Amino acid sequence: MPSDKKIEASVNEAPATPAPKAADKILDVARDLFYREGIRAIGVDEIVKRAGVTKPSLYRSFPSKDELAASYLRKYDLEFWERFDEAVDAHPGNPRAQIVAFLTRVGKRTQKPDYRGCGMTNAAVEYPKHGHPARIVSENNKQELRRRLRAMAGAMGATDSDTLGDGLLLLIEGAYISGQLFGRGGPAASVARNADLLIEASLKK
Amino acid sequence: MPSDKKIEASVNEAPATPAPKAADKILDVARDLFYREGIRAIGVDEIVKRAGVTKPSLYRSFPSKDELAASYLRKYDLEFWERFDEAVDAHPGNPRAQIVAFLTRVGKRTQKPDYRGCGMTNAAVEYPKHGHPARIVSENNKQELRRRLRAMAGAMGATDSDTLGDGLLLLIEGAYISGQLFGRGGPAASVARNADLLIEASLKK
DNA sequence: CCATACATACGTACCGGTCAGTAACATTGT
DNA sequence: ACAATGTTACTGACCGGTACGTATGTATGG
Repeated sequence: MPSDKKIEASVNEAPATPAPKAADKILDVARDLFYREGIRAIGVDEIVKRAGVTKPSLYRSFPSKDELAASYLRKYDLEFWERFDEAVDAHPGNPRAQIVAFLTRVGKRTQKPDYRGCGMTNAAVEYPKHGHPARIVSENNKQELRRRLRAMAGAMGATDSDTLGDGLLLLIEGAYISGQLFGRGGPAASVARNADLLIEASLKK
Repeated sequence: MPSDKKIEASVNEAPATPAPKAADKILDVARDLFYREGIRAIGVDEIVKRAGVTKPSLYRSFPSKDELAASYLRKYDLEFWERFDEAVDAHPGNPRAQIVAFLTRVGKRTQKPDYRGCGMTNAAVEYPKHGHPARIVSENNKQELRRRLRAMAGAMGATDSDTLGDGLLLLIEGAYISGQLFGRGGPAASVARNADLLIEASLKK
């Protein structure tokens, strides 16, 4: 039955789509370079060179560099929630332990020598204008994170769960940024401990 | 013998503006554009066009675009410490009130519609490589801020003053970033309250 | 009193390189 | 055959940066 519709070679959606090989290599290289150096700092020529492909191949799989950046962030988004849910699953029914576990890992990652912060956050800084494809992905990720943190703060029994959730978000974003600003020995190393203090101070007595 | 040639206000020993100096106009425009759009996003042509000067004028006053960016940040640095010291001077001998006052103002600023975060932080994100002129200014500013926050945490009588100082820094950086990510109604609005909670939880009992 | 000379400040026009993106065609594997 | 990829060459815009000529004020010397 030839009734199957022609599927656009879009890597952006539909995880079931059998993506061409070149597109994968491009996205892998883009992920690495965009994260380490920044999106604006990396040109498409650099990407295709390192991926061992050619420019037309890039533009067959991605409509533009901006969309490639958005695809990079969508991939980043998936991996982020994987890490987040790992911490959550490690402490079922204990949101406080979930948060502390997640932040302990974040704090450790920020101490690695080539730590470059959160790809989402960095992209939003690079593209301050609303509506940019990359920024949209970033904003959605952060809004979802805020939603979940507030919900977890509520589950902890905080006096003001929205304030605590937002406070945790501030600490997390601060850790991302401070991690890349100060490097080893920076303030980000204390994020889990500070979060625990803030939680303690926010619980109903 | 009246010369009909119009002579521009020959007396420029005026109290406020001594000269329509090209370098000043350039730095003013650069400051505005770099902060709002990002450094990498703005070309030197755009700067000189908006400043009403020409490119050679820029390069007579600044050796390179990177150095112009560094100059912008040095100016930013001065204004930052002005704001910081305003909060400090408003509450002599009371570091906790100083911090809360400063963060109250930061929280308010983050709610303004065109808020774009901290120019220092943004520049460090845009230039992750160590040694970049702009990044050096940014790193120095942040290290000094950390030093002062830790000192203030000590003056408050915190159990672990370094941890509290770093926690405050995390909240501040988180507010900068969240301010530009979420806009009005974002988590940054609660930075002062969260800082106060964290301080309360960190004091010797 | 005027002319020359110099320093300062600015503009015109241009450089080579890189940017994102594309057209037309050849090659490969199934 | 067909679809994915590679090859080559190109575009127009923009990038940071510069060589070089021009205006103007001032100080000096005749």
